[in-house]
Amino acid sequence: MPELPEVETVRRGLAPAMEGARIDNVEVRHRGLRWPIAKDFEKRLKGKTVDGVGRRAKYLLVDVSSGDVLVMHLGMSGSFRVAKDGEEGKIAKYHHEKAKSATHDHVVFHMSNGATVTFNDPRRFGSMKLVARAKMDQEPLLRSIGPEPLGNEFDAAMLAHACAGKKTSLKAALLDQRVVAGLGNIYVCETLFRARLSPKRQASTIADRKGQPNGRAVALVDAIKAVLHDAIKAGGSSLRDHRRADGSLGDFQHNFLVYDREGKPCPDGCKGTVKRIVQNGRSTFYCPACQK
DNA sequence: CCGCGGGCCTGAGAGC
DNA sequence: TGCTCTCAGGCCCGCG
Repeated sequence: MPELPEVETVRRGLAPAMEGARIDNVEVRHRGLRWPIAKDFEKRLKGKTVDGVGRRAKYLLVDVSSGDVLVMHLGMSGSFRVAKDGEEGKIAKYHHEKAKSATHDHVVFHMSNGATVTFNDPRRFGSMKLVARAKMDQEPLLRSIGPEPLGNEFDAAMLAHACAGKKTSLKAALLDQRVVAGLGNIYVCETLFRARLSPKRQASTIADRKGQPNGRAVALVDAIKAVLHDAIKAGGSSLRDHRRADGSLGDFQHNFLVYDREGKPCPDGCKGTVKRIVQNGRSTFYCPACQK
């Protein structure tokens, strides 16, 4: 489900409920996520204080006082829900309204400030893993991830360098977390439209023969930063599962220009029509008339 | 090393 | 109503 803007929205919702608070109890109701949750998971977290809630790419990183980092991924359908003291009933009611949703509440953190943080994930593609902070730089899940697109270091030169020599499509390259961190299917489609670049274009064509960025690389970087900023400001996109930690919906899905808009007129006004194609097994939405 | 396809899961929606 | 089929915001792994 979640791409960088949704994960960042979740991070901002978790931080006030967790930072500075102690984890009084952890309930693991279903260990079978993407990988089984380790047997010592609860023991290593119980009684520890949360020093901070961060994000790297689409991973949430919870620093705890023991020196561990709780590395969490939302997969396709993961979400978090925060309830303050005495709101359990409201959560139950919420889940009742959402039918069987509570059956997918796999992990619950009970915080010393009275907050309850619940991880829900119907498809169970999400994951949770404890990693010693000192070993984070060798963590396989994070080691080969590329630059954070909203960081100041991320620029056209960096993107061009990563794409230079790539025979694959621009769409596939931008989805590759080694090239740039945090983009997924929606925001890649939206980015390519904003930059007016075809998803089918060979990735290497944003760099010259020496790997230096051209105008296309500059346009792409501008589009990536803009679309992510806009989406974060809107609280992410809510298609099915994504919600802010307080339960409210994100709004960015109303601002999609091409994603899931097959057959609609091109928002550029170019008289073209948004088309859906399949690349590497995933839907791509774009305007063949103005994305070149 | 690179790129691709399979597989992991459940649920929603379309079509019959 | 209910069945079957397709598709879904991700990513690890094994293959060629």
